[in-house]
Amino acid sequence: MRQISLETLKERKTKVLGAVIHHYIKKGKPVGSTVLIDEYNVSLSPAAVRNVMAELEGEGFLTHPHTSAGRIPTDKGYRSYVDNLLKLQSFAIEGEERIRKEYEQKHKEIESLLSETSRILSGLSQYAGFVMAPQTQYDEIKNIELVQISNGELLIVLLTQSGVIKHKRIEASLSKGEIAKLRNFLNDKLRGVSVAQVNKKIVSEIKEFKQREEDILKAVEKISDVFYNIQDDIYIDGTFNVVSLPDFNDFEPVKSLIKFNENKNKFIEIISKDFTGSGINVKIGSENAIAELKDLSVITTVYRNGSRAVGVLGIIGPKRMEYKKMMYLVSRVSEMLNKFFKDMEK
Amino acid sequence: MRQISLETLKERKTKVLGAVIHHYIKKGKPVGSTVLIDEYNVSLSPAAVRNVMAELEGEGFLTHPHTSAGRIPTDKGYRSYVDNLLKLQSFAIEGEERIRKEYEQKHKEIESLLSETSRILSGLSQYAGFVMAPQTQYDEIKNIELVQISNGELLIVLLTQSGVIKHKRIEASLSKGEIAKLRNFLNDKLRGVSVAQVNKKIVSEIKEFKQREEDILKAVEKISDVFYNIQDDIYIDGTFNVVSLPDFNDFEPVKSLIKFNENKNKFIEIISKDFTGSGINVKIGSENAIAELKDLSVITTVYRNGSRAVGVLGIIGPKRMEYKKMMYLVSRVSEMLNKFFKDMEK
DNA sequence: TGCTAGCACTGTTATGATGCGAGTGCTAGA
DNA sequence: TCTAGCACTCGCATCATAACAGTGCTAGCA
Repeated sequence: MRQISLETLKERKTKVLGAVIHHYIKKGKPVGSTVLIDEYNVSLSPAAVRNVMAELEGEGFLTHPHTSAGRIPTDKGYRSYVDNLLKLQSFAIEGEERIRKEYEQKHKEIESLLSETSRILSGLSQYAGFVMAPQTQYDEIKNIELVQISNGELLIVLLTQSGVIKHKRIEASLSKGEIAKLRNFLNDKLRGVSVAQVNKKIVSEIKEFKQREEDILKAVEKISDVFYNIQDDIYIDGTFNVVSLPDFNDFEPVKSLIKFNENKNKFIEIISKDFTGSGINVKIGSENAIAELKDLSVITTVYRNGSRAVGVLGIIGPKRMEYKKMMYLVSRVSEMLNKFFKDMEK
Repeated sequence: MRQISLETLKERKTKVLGAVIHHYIKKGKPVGSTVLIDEYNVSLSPAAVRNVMAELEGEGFLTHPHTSAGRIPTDKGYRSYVDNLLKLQSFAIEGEERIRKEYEQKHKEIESLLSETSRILSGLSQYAGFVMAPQTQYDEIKNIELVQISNGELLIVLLTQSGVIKHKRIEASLSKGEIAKLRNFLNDKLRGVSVAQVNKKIVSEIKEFKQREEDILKAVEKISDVFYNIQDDIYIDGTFNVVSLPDFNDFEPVKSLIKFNENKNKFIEIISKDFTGSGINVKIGSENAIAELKDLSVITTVYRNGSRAVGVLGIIGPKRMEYKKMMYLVSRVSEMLNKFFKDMEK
């Protein structure tokens, strides 16, 4: 009587599920019962393994493409697999030293650094990597410059605390003196204020200008509008890697990626939803907010400027990816970026 | 004795070639001898048509995928077809009025206008559209602004005559007074000078600073470097259209397009080669400078700021495209952009 | 009761035979 | 010099077949 405790039964299930997923990630082909016995020292007969698999399928963790095929994980299966990766395991990252050096170069343009970061993410993962620029709305204003570019036009240049530079033209007919006055006003009142609060702040301070300085008031209003409508950038690299993955012979599943490269705003919208929470965020297939990503997995995490989370970065790849490794990688790269911002302070 | 003059023989050949290409462009399937008789009032027997086709094949204008298939054009065939489109035929452009209005909005940021132009090109052609920003190197400097963004850092903002704005940071420790002096110097000496000539111009004028103003001299040198290394932007839209064309079931042929979206510099390099010459430039398949574009055709033309050609725009699509229509479309859009620059002057 | 051995079953994949259709190339004749 | 006619070739779809992988089920064993 080989009575086996419930505990062991559950353990066995987990082991089989883990082995199936692990093997499927490696090989990309449905996993049969015998492989597990041969390669994952499951000490059971094929028939018994099949029973366990059938149970797991009943519970929604596995499925199989057709009767006589092995099992493949469902999104729920992957999810439980990922949830069981208790602690972040560390891996050797190829060229880590070289990469770290990239981040240690002082006075690098933030834009090129972020774009390079997306390239690093893509290069290390061999999937697509992306970085959202520090959210301008919650960034603090460091400097505002006004440049007259023609009689009726003014160029506004905004520098934020995170180092992002944005510029935009507005129509405004102001004299040199008025421009200087406006520049002083803006820098005085807005330095250290977050972009999102510009309007509020301006309204409360605007009484400084008299009624007859109508032109300046108009310009202030336009500038306030500009600040309200600033678009953040996003850097994506390596979509090509994903598109040419053998997993996707038809490219319906990766359509979304090609589109993101053309319509980054949509991508920003989606990724912004992962802005909450700390730690590594994993969205598997249908867990993603939009249906177009249902055949892909997205791993994100935030990066910080000091204590404040300012942006999101991550990778996009097939559901069949080495989650452990990829999660570590995303976390590692975000740390490097955090350190960059910390060093920038000095 | 139905003697036919050589002239007529040649005419017939041209007619057959034209009909084959026209039909292939429409249907995308190899063209057989009878279709031409039925649909292109070629008054010959199938056998005679076949003879002509065989000759055309011998001369390299046509080919056929296998013995029992109809003919398809070679690149040389397309080329001769395009060369015979003597004059630009005009077509109705959907929504032309609405598009024209886009260009008439004054004070639009040049960046967004160019990006919109690439979208227009792609929308009208249903292929990929692109626009190279006005070449900064040959653009004239209109304004240079210097903004101190921290103790050791200076932001340089460049506005060119075409309306392009570029900014870049450099390291420089200068006092307020020195910055003002430098700003005046740069604007005085460089206004109206092309970016490419900045270095030369600066060298000849730099004696204005004395030896002890070493910091300024250093900054000038760095600024000169910056100007030398400015990267132009390129706007691409609609790669997705081309990728999902039924012509390409395997996406080897369109790999390059996906890559261009990630590595725009390479694209700029290629397109810049079409900068010469006026008129509409058509590169068919292997005529393209790089092998990756061998299954695509590229139609480009320059656009002008006043009398000076400043940039290139165009479309990329399959070799099997309606060249007449596409050429007209590219030419039309470039004209609108020309007009935009003309209006900007006022 | 839980596991195992054995076996029938099912769906996939590769292969080859077959026939049809499209369109050619060639030849004889007007 | 053109045309009618015909044999020929190739591609493609359909079908049957067989090999194969891996399952689900059942009977029997500890």
